[in-house]
Amino acid sequence: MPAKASTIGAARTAAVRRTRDEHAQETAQDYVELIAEFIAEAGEARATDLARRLGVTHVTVGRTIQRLQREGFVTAQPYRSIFLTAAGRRLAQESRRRHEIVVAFLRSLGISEAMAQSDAEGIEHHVSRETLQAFVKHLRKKTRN
Amino acid sequence: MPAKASTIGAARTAAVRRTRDEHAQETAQDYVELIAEFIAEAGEARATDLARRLGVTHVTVGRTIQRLQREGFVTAQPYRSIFLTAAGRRLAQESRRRHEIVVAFLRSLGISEAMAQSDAEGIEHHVSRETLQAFVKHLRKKTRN
DNA sequence: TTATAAATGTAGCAATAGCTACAAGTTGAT
DNA sequence: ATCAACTTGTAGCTATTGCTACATTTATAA
Repeated sequence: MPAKASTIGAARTAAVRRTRDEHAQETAQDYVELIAEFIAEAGEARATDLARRLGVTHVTVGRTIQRLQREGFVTAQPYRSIFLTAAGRRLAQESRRRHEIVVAFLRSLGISEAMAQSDAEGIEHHVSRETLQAFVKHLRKKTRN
Repeated sequence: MPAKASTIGAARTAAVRRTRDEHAQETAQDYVELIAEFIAEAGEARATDLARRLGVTHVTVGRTIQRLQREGFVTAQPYRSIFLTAAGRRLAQESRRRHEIVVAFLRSLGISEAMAQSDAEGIEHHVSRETLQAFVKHLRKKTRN
């Protein structure tokens, strides 16, 4: 098989081309999801708490919040806590749903809760609609029995 | 519920802290895997082919190859094609095995080949040993029937 | 009220990963 | 041998995401 270049790793191209934007989008999802959790459970989302949770400095959080604000997912004022916009809440909800499906799916394979949570963090951003749907179907089948 | 910060998203911390190194590692895996494919199928791995396949310019490839060389995964000389070191071959093989398991697993859920390949590209880098093991077990069960 | 601690902001550095534009080397055909 | 096409290298720009160090604001306690 002489192997035309065009036959090698074709499916990979598109995925990697988008690397940068994708990564920014992943970050956005992680942030809004976490902000939503903080607001729901603690009443407010503060930069320091996000930083502690994400394992980065408050500086990194501050800059990311600026970007999210620029992109319309959050609102923020100096020295005040962070709020989600309607778009931010929507994104947070989608992300959360996706996250929960992935976790439940991994749990259904016998993965421990902690590992499922940890793996889901990485995986959830790379699951297509089709695959997520397959996860749901698999879960339904399991539940039915 | 006053919601201690410490109870929110704890599993996420470690995963995100490593973001940068992780991403570099993912890139390394993608590159060595692709280089191995080119060498196996076309006899040599040239920067231009990698660039075309990855959807980036040759400049980006050139710099990444420098890094991989620095990290001991490849050898390269000016205007020559790229070779894997022993470490590079090892990494490529591991990555390929992991990739194939993820693809087979997704296929077993009824995902189309193309989508399985595409999703696997993103997912394979975020699957823990435990989860990969669960995938294998699931595949064995399916096969057995 | 005032001093101190905690939180947030700002300045500026590094590495990675993109890009365009241009320079230089390699290869193949005539 | 030379010219043209292709490939690779270099320079220099942007953006993201880390960091430390230091400044400022807010909140709390004495």
